[in-house]
Amino acid sequence: MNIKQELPWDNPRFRNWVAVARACHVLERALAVKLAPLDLKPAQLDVLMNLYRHPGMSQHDLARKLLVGRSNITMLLPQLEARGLLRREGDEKDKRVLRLTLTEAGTDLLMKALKVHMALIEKAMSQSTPEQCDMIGEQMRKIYDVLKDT
Amino acid sequence: MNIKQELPWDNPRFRNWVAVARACHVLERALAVKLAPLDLKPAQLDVLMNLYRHPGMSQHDLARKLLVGRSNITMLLPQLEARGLLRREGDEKDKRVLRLTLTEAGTDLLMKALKVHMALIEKAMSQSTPEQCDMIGEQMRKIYDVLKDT
DNA sequence: ACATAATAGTTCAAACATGAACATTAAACA
DNA sequence: TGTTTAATGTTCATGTTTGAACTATTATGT
Repeated sequence: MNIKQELPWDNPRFRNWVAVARACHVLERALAVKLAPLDLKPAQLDVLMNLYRHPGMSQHDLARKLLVGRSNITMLLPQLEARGLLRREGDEKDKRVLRLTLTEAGTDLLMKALKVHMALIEKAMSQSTPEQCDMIGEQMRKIYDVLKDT
Repeated sequence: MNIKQELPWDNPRFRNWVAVARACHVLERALAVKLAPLDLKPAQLDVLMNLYRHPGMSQHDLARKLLVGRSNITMLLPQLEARGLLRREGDEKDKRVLRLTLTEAGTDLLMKALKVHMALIEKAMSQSTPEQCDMIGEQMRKIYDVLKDT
């Protein structure tokens, strides 16, 4: 019996997932390089994007959205707040939570960063047909749902 | 004119790529948890996997495969070497390079870790048909090729 | 041969992420 | 009400990642 027949690399699901992970990794690296002129890291862009879409969200909610720990957010925000990109204001009703909102400067920077991000994604995804692209997104959302509570 | 019409979130390519990134992130996190009992980090598993497939590769080649800096490899290997999982031997012809090979213990641990990794990937990818799965892999390899030199 | 370039790996300091322990506040419930 | 439990955010110690400067070795060009 040939042990190699049972190796993951012979399994299409494994090989194809490795390709997904590598594509993600390489796009993330490219994004970091392209964002450098804006003095912004990918993780910081994620923060700005989420605050734009969900103004007034708490740090706890932001941490869950970004799939990171709360302490990570605590370490991340002061830099952005000091640059005047966002505000942290105590909630009136619940004095534990801090409500987060983008400033105008934060929104402006986000728009510039999104142009960069969008250009990269276009470069990556424009090789697929719209149908392929949608199918990929659909499958990936399924994967997220299945694994999110793991 | 409505500025919102030009926002990335209205662009299918953007939304679908975000789904890819989130799926990657959540699987990576789940993998870290599942590998903990083996006292192995995802980055370390990547090392073992590459050495298994490319015995005798140099640290430089390994760094390029993993998309990380050379210094990262320098920091990563001593722990694994101390655990007896791999060997580093100087090349005869080129005294600058160190050739890396898995030990038997390293191969054994890799096989255990691959079971864990494979189970996660099965859980994720078994929701797609084989055709969808292959198409995803194909598109992702295209993305890697387009972005790898960015 | 000799000087210059490039390459492999290391070192080090700084940036970053992580999780446990903690303070403060709110909710549950007796 | 008063006590206990849970939630939010911070702090801190630990481990990881990164890039620049460095050493040693090989390649290139004159």
